[in-house]
Amino acid sequence: MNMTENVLIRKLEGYAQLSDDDKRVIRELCGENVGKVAAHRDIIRDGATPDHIHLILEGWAARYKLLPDGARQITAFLIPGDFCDLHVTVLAEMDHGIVALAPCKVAYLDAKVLDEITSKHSTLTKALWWMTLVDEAVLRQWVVNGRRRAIPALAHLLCELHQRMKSIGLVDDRVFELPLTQEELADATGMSSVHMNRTIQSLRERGLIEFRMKKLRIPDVQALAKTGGFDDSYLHLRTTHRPSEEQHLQLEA
Amino acid sequence: MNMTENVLIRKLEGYAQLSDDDKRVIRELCGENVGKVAAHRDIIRDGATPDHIHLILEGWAARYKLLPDGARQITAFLIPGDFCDLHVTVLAEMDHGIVALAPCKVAYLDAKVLDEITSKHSTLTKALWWMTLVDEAVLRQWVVNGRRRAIPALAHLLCELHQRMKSIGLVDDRVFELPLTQEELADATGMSSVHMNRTIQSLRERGLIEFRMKKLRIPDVQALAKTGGFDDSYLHLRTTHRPSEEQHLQLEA
DNA sequence: CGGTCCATTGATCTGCCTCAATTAACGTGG
DNA sequence: CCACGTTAATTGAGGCAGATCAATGGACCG
Repeated sequence: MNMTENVLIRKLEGYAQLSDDDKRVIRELCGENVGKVAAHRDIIRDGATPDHIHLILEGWAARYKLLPDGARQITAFLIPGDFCDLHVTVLAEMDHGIVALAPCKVAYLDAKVLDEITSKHSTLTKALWWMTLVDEAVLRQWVVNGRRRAIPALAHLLCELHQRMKSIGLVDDRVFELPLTQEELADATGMSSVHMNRTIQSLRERGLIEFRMKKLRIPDVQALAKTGGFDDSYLHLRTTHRPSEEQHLQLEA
Repeated sequence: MNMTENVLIRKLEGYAQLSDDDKRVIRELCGENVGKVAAHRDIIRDGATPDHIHLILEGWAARYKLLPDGARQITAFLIPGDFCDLHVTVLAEMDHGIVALAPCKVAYLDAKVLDEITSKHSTLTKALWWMTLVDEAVLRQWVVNGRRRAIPALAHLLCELHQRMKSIGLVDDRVFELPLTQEELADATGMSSVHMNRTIQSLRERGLIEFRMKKLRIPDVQALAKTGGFDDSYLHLRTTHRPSEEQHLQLEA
């Protein structure tokens, strides 16, 4: 995988074969207006009506909702290549907030350009739709995951993050950046930070993960997947269903 | 609300102002190929690659996933006007199953027609996208709901179903058909059927719901919403943000 | 060197699960 | 119209995963 290439292109190529023209459109789009957001700052507030589309280029962010009692539920982790609000032209208000968990580089895209894409670039349009549908599939999996016991639930979440980071080329020899606190992981899985701590320790003791210095190492992905009952088919990656092509891509990388 | 009108049109009008041409397209689409599915039968199996799009015209269905231990997690309830698999042209395989919970009338739509719509009917395209995004917003809310205590979680779910049924004109004087067993409600909220029973009883005793003969009556919607911490803005209905228009629609009904 | 954030550990408490019956509702055939 | 089988609703009792409360230890930092 060409790591100097735009991360959104890397991501979309996990699904579609993009033409040079498609790639050019994306590169232009992402380069125009880029900003930085510090960790723990809101990228978009709940109830806001953003006037442009936010795309994460670097860093980690999270969708979240606040419960009446003040607790925070994270409903998605956003990594490079993920859109915050692809839907601005359709839905008026944000029904949740988005916060940077680590320092983020964010591209601000003109919403009008989206209309142009959907009318002129059918492959790209389909690829964007694919992203939305995968986000939905991930969410469905999170609903399921919320009902599992702490250990398989965490194992599953980490497998998902590993696979998604891998699909954009950010996993190096089973290690990837995971700049999340245990409390943030707890807010995502719906458990207390105390129990998240004990759950992490449990996975550590079993030799399934190594997690320190904001880096996660998964010595045996298969083993962790088994513990979490993880099957990546819901992520609908090309590589999921075409092992031969996956090897091909790995040779290129 | 014109109750003889196609249910999908009724639903989409909760979001967009459809032209007569838009409506004609939908009516033609829904009338061509219609079938029936008995309760407890799969409409689409997990892993299937449906060759046409399924639209619920009547009845109740559910998206579900099976956990490794055999438990069933319902991730969405489908009511008339809901699509089962609008995404067939983008995602190859179903990553979950869809089962009829009550006898269903289902329209089978030609997937090719969708491409035609997206290229020729921009309002309709946007409306379909809106549906997808609302489905996603509902899913996000389910993730949140999964972390709440049983009573507010159930109250919230019932408020959601009430609002969605109302938006397609299927609520009559605070009563609507809810042909679900307590076990099915339990599979949706992730609790045991035993505890679902006790939770229902609790809401009954508080006078918040009346539930028998497959009909649910909510004497005081506000009160139930308060118990569930329910705010319908995540459903992104036109009426949510335009109370004056809502009155207008009610007068028409 | 004190302050802040995060990870860790211990002890207690509880909402919900599980197991186990019983009762009610419903459909079906005799 | 009733006997019976099946499915759904209800009730009771006991157990546990994970919440909550409360501290301590460690890392980083101005």
